[in-house]
Amino acid sequence: MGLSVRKMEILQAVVTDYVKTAQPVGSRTIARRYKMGFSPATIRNEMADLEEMGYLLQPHTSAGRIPSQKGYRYYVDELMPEVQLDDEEKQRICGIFSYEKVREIEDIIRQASRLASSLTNYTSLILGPRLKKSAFKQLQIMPIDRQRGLLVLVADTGIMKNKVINLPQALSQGELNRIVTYLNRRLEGLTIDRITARLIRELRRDLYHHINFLEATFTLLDESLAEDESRVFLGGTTNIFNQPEFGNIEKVKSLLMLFEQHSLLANLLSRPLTGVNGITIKIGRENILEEVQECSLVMTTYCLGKEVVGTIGILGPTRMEYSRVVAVLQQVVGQFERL
Amino acid sequence: MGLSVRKMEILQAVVTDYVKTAQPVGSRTIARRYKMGFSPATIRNEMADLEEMGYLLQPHTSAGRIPSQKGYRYYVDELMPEVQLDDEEKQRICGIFSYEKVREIEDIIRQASRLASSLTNYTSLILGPRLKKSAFKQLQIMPIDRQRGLLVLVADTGIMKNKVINLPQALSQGELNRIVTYLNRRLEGLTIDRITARLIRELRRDLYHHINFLEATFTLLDESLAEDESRVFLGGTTNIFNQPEFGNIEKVKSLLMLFEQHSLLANLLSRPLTGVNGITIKIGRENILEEVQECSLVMTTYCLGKEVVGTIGILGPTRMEYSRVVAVLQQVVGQFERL
DNA sequence: GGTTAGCACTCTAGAGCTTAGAGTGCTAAT
DNA sequence: ATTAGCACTCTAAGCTCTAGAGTGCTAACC
Repeated sequence: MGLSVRKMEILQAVVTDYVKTAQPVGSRTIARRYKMGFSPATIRNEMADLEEMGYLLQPHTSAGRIPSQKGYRYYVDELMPEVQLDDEEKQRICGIFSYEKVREIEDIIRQASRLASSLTNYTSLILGPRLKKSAFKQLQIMPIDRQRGLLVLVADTGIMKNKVINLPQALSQGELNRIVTYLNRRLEGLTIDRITARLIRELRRDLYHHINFLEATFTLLDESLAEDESRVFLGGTTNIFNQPEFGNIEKVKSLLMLFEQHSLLANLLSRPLTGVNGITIKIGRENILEEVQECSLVMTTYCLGKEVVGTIGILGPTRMEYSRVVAVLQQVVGQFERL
Repeated sequence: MGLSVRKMEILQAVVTDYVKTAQPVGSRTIARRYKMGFSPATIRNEMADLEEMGYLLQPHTSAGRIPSQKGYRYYVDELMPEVQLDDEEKQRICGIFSYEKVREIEDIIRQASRLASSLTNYTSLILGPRLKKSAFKQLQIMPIDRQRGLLVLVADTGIMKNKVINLPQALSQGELNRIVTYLNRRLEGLTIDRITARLIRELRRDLYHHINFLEATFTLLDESLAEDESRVFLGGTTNIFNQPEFGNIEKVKSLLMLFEQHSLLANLLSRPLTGVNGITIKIGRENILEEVQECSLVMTTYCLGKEVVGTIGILGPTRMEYSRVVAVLQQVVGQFERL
């Protein structure tokens, strides 16, 4: 399985060049552009080997080579250089996080998403932040008018949800306050995704007068949380379509339709992750969804407090600037988590 | 300027057929398919006249005719039949509004947008609801933790905004309550877009202790309102790309990029509207934005209470099923306003 | 042995040509 | 005023041809 040093150099050259030019790479190009000290003929032999081993592909007999999925995988695992962002880029990333302004997490995420896509020229996908994993901190109900109230839920990670709910007519302000106080005491510190099941069971006794109201409220919360699970922020959706591999309208359309189906995207991003540096790379058909089987997804999780609450990913063509994307992701997540 | 009845019939036939087939319409087709009782030759003569008058275009000498922008305009103003939606479609529209469930207006709008696009197979754009035109009803500040509070603003139209704000350390709960009570009394009934300017002036005296807090808060609200102005909900963005006029990738891209620029879209939708039945139709180059000059936009305003607070529009190719789109819009807005 | 020059071979993209088909405009007949 | 007939025009699609890029193989070279 080990490749000779020379084969590795050639594979690396092919990936580098193909990523840059989007054209199949010929032996002459490599000899000239990457001055390996061998003639094209030698390189041709090596390339023929690499093709046989499955690392390279030939679109047709008289074209140069392009990396296969296996080739990219090897590149990503073994050859990919570490890239440093330049100072200006680092500045831009720090910039959006350093504002001394109170903002909701969602806003920050939206901005991060936009930035990540503009720095890479690919499309960014951010999943979360998911409330489920956080611990309950505080709940309040604020009456809006006769029938409605605003329920606000705050988690220890700083995530905040609010939702309009129906207030039963019969409920007096005093009663409402008592319920809220009771709930706050009762729920403090619990993990959110445990609350509903447990609560409805236990609270049925204690608050049986208001059980209808409670059940309705928690059903609502539950729905809201479920929806929350598949909350995906997209940035730079058009970027990826500038890549030459999207010259075909059908591909554009199928990807666009995917972008509208957040639950599928969420699924794509919520696969268990275990990679070097916390970065996971899914290349081409390693992705489950058909629509992105000619794309690669570079992703990493992010934490708020100590809990992993979401994923941030960059989607580009398989012919992607992997090393740069990894650098951007690491920087963005690094800064984000310092909040 | 008056067209003979026969010319009108022919123009109508051309539009109808072209809308359906997306192919230039020939004289034979019209004679056969719309049995006008004249031979193709006669129709050819009339079509030549219509072309000279500017209602029709010929892509090239030996093709049939297609309607010009002027042709569509005449069709829309004079010839377009009134279309009834079938019962199932009406049901679908009523359906999303009739749920007896407390929902925020935004949710309803999101749904309406999705529905309108799926019923027409074009893209729907909804602007608003804009808070500005509504009257102030109630304001509350709910403390979240030491430094932050959630400011909730409710308008008489039922629109609700909330935003996290910084609370000054020095402010006690009691003081906060007093401020809120005072503000509520002071602002009741005022139109939202008048509040900020007036307030900061007048309140400076009354609440000079907390002026910093107030100014910060209102600046925030102001920003939030400005952002609100260009709040656009898109539905079925991919639909329009199924139209054959988007066979060209460049067009797809430029429209996609436009879809990401909500402020431009808001501008497109916020043109003053005065049309029959409240419906305004912008055809092709009648739209200001270059990106949609091969599209048509059918739109109408909607009210909450008595105030116009937003616009709903359907964007399709100029070759659009105008009459059907008008019917859908009327039905959707009609049902929406019954809330 | 590994490396390289040389050369015949293969394949694609693009240009140029050809043709069937659709539709026209005009003329002359009705 | 209407229509049949016909020559004419234009496009889209299929074909052929060619230049150019790149290969694989063989034989020579170090």
